[in-house]
Amino acid sequence: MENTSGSLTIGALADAAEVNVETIRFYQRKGLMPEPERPLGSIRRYGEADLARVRFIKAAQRLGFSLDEVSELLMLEDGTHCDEARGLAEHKLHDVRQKLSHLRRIESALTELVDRCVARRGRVTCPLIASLQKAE
Amino acid sequence: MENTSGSLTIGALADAAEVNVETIRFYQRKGLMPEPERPLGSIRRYGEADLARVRFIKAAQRLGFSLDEVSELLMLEDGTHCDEARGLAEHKLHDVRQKLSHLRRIESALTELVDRCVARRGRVTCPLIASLQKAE
DNA sequence: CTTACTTCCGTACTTAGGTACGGAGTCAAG
DNA sequence: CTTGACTCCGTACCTAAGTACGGAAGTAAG
Repeated sequence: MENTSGSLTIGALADAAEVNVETIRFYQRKGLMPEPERPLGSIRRYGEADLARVRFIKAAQRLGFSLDEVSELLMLEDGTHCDEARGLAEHKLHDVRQKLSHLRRIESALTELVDRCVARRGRVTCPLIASLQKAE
Repeated sequence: MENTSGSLTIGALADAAEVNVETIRFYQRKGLMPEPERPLGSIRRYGEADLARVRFIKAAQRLGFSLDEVSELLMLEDGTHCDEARGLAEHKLHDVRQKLSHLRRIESALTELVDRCVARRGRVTCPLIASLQKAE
């Protein structure tokens, strides 16, 4: 069924997945990817399943998951543990929303400071610098 | 005028600024803080100016500035270079807005996936996992 | 004056996600 | 059958912002 033992060298796999060869090897060391058997005195070959796995990892990273979290997602790869997967996603969503609110606070503080710098007319000290200097 | 040579030991300074002693030393190595002279055979003493400087650094960090950027801000400490300071803030604001839009895209993707997992009725495969598996 | 806490100083370690290096072995083309 | 590219493997390096460690020296309290 699964054509795991394909015809790709590690370089071809890396090219196909648009990652560095070293990245593949790094994922193997991390346990995110299996290392295919090495035929005696020869080099390893990779298949479609390996390519799919690298793409899975990269897709999960684009959603903000760390490699440790990707490991957990990979354990649910068969699709039959939707509740767990959803739990991970909800947790990540929570993280993302916290980061968003943190960044929004920074955005509004910076916006206000920039505005005050623009509006500064003849004032001696820069409002931005002054704001960093004032205690607490 | 400036009471630089105060009475604080590094530990007292760190406590007052609510940072670790090692953090002070780290800032000194980075050139963000001066190292006060060490009276022969004695320990260094710190003053209000040093405390103000640590607080400046921490305030700038809260606005999202990296330590390298804080160095630049510190060079404008006298408040007479408002345009440069504003430039740094505008640049940072741009960074922050990029991060925000990136996170908002992630938020909406995750929200949709979680919703699809919730709405999944009897479907065998988890929509989240399926989404990570589907090519590109 | 001793004891216990700090300071000093250099160096190494931490996290996350890789990237780079170097020597030895393998593979494919000419 | 040689040459050049690629693989293998372990290890070191990278960024950022610190944190930890350990021995020697200073300091404060009793």
